Amino acid sequence: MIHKEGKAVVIPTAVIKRLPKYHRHLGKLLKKGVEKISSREFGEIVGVSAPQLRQDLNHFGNFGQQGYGYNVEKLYNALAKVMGIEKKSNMVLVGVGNLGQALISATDFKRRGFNLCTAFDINPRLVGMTINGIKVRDIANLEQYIKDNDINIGIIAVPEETAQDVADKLVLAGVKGIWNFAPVDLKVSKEVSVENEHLTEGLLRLSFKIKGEI
Amino acid sequence: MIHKEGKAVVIPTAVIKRLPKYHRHLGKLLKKGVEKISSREFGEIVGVSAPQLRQDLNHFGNFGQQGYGYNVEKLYNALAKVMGIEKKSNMVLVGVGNLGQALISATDFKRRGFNLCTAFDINPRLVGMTINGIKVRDIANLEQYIKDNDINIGIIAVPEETAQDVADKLVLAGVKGIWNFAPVDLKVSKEVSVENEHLTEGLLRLSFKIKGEI
DNA sequence: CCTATATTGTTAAAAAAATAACAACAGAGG
DNA sequence: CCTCTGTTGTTATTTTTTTAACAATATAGG
Ligand SMILES: NC(=O)c1ccc[n+]([C@@H]2O[C@H](COP(=O)([O-])OP(=O)(O)OC[C@H]3O[C@@H](n4cnc5c(N)ncnc54)[C@H](O)[C@@H]3O)[C@@H](O)[C@H]2O)c1
Ligand SMILES: NC(=O)c1ccc[n+]([C@@H]2O[C@H](COP(=O)([O-])OP(=O)(O)OC[C@H]3O[C@@H](n4cnc5c(N)ncnc54)[C@H](O)[C@@H]3O)[C@@H](O)[C@H]2O)c1
Repeated sequence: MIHKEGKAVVIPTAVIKRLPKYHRHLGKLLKKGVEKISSREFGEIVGVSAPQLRQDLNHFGNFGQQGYGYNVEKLYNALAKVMGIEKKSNMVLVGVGNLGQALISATDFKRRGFNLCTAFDINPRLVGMTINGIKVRDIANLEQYIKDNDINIGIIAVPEETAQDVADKLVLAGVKGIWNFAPVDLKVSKEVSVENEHLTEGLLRLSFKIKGEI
Repeated sequence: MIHKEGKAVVIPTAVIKRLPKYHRHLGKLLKKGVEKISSREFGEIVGVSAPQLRQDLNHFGNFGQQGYGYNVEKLYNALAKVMGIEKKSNMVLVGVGNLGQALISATDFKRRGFNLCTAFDINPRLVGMTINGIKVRDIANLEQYIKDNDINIGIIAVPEETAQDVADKLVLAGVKGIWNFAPVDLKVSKEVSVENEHLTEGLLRLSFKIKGEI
């Protein structure tokens, strides 16, 4: 729960969805050496109106200064803190198939404090391999590993048929969040957060925009 | 533009975002042999209230029947038509790296009428290879291929630095939609639709839900 | 054929989100 | 030190989205 001036406030989900985008663009500005930016300029960059941007940010604190704007570095760090990035996350991947191997090789996550510790699969031909420095272990060892290594995020990249089963195992072992790539709506206890990447849905939305009509 | 009773109506974006999920669950019900379903039951399955479900569907037509509910197969086909799935899409992939290769191997898309025709890369070691039946061509041939083969969707799976450049090429060649996996907000002419899969943003949202506070 | 039941399509109300307006204030320049 | 400019934080307004309510109607059972 988030608090502001002592009171608990609920952050609108619409706001939460935009934060990562703000953070990403601030990172790019920082790299370019931009020191300060106004809500109008920044809003234009991220594709959001200036008032909305200010309102969004003010849910978490007053990061700007009248007549000046926002200090890019300060805002970048503030948002990182808001999203909890400065507290490192330990992750495990389950399912080392086509997608799982791509995720193992992705560089973006590590830069932002997400640490992929190991991967699990059920296929004996994969178990024991090391891919891009990540060891593949037998799914049977999942629970013990999660408990021993302070893992709080599990990534699901298994076929849809086994996704719920894997999710159950992850929850039982004690992860706090699941990043799910299987085209399934997982049922988990409500203390665990799930973020779905239903890629095919994105493609269908694109199709609708291009060709949809009655 | 969508028309209903002769009048042009704008479909709320919130509705559009939910359609693919409805379609996916209808597919599963159909497979299970379920013949009819009420808005209450179906709403429970997809995680949406019954009135909202009815209102969503009624943007496109009256698919239900009082006292009976919705015929699953009929609704499934109607939604497919609404989203333009029955008109097949030809796609090309640009960027045959870790993620690109995973996408080539994905089976979900084909089943829904999305036909990946070929892939392009700039790396001469990849050009000429065939992966899962998909031939990898030189990026120099992109424009000609798209024009010759009635391609309407381009998938971008190249590094962020070259993504805008690839997008420009795709637009110039005449695609109608871009499915973008690079962590960049592409600038394209407004006749072209873009659907972003900014995976890292999903991970950050998960982090926020788990650890975010002030 | 008539009645009771189930469930829709549609209109109305409430809630959430986005946009607009503006007073407050920091900093620059005279 | 004062005034003008730029830009924030915040409150008010509008728009969009969600939820609720209910009349209309198809089906099933007697
Ligand atoms: N490949 C893509 O680009 C893509 C795109 C969209 C969605 N997806 C989804 O991602 C998931 C994975 O796709 P993929 O193409 O990598 O599939 P895949 O078949 O290549 O890989 C699945 C892996 O999961 C392992 N596995 C299966 N059951 C398991 C279990 N109970 N415990 C541990 N490991 C198990 C398999 O051994 C295999 O290595 C699927 O649900 C798919 O629908 C993939
Ligand atoms: N790997 C993942 O799981 C993952 C996750 C999230 C986001 N992404 C994003 O997806 C994109 C691709 O990631 P990846 O891991 O596959 O990278 P990668 O480096 O493995 O592959 C990129 C491919 O693009 C090709 N390429 C580069 N410039 C090109 C050009 N101008 N024209 C044609 N081809 C070109 C390269 O030769 C290479 O084969 C990146 O933008 C990355 O940020 C990847």
